[in-house]
Amino acid sequence: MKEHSLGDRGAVWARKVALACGRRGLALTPSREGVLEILAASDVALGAYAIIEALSRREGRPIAPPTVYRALEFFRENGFLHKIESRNLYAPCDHVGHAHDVVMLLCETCGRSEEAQDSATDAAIEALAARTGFVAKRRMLEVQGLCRRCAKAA
Amino acid sequence: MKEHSLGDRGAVWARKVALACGRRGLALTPSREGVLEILAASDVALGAYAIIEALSRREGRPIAPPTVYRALEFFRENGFLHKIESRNLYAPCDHVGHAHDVVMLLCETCGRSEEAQDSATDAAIEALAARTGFVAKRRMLEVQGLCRRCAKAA
DNA sequence: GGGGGCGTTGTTATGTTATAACAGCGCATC
DNA sequence: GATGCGCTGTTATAACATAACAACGCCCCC
Repeated sequence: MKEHSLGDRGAVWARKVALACGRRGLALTPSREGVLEILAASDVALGAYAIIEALSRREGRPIAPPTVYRALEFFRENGFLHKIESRNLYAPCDHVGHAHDVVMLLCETCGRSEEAQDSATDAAIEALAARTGFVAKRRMLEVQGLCRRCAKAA
Repeated sequence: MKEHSLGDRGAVWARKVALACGRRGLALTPSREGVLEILAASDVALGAYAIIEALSRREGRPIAPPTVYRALEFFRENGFLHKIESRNLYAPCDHVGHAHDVVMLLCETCGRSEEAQDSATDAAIEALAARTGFVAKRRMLEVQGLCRRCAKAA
């Protein structure tokens, strides 16, 4: 069995994003790339200001918030990045370019987030909305608990 | 058919909360009651600073943020209030005292929020978590879209 | 009645997250 | 060579939330 280091996941993501940008004619500019690589290098979701600090170190000069927020907005708009609303953190989207809603599983012990998709959940929410006459457009579903590994350890 | 004004819902909520506090021996102090009534009087979810301003007007003196945040925390701890994480707003909990997780339906046109409970959704999320070995504790599910009324109007 | 603990409040200050507004640049196009 | 467009830089500020500490009232118990 090949072992994947934690870093791999991020590196794979960064490559996918770069490819998707190329394919779609989106400008992966230097500031955007900086943010991309910082996110890719982290094994946990990051706050905007953590990214700002990391980018400032990387560039050797202070980077102002709007620069990073713009990059984050760009990635989110294009389906490359999730915002974890309940914690104000930003996490790579594992399913780059598929814009559908996901389930974020947040481990309260190790701080890692996992992304899942589940048609049964989608269907249940859809049905609920339909039943009440609500027209659902987007949704945020974040589950807090213990990831498999931390649950075992406890 | 009796017509319920929008205000009724809030008034009912406030009464339920007061009763529940009585039953459980929780102190519904003046600052808490102030926050309660401000929330009850609004037909949309409010931000913390909107509440701070309203309370300051009501009291005729400036109220500092911690006062209001403490009251909000108190209501949330006891299952009386929801925080809408994706918008930083606070909304009365329609099912006072039942601590279970709900679905928040957020209308992007009129700004109103509705609360729903759905065992099928609960089950789907539970099943998903179980399948991935994740131990779910709490969850946040917010759906953005159009409420029945605004959907009709559009 | 004195003393201690507890929950609540007031106050000051600060931390954290996010955006508005405007100027300028590079590049493509006409 | 003007115009438009997307991106960046910069300054300032808005919006959201908490830390830390002092003081008060209350209950309980000795």
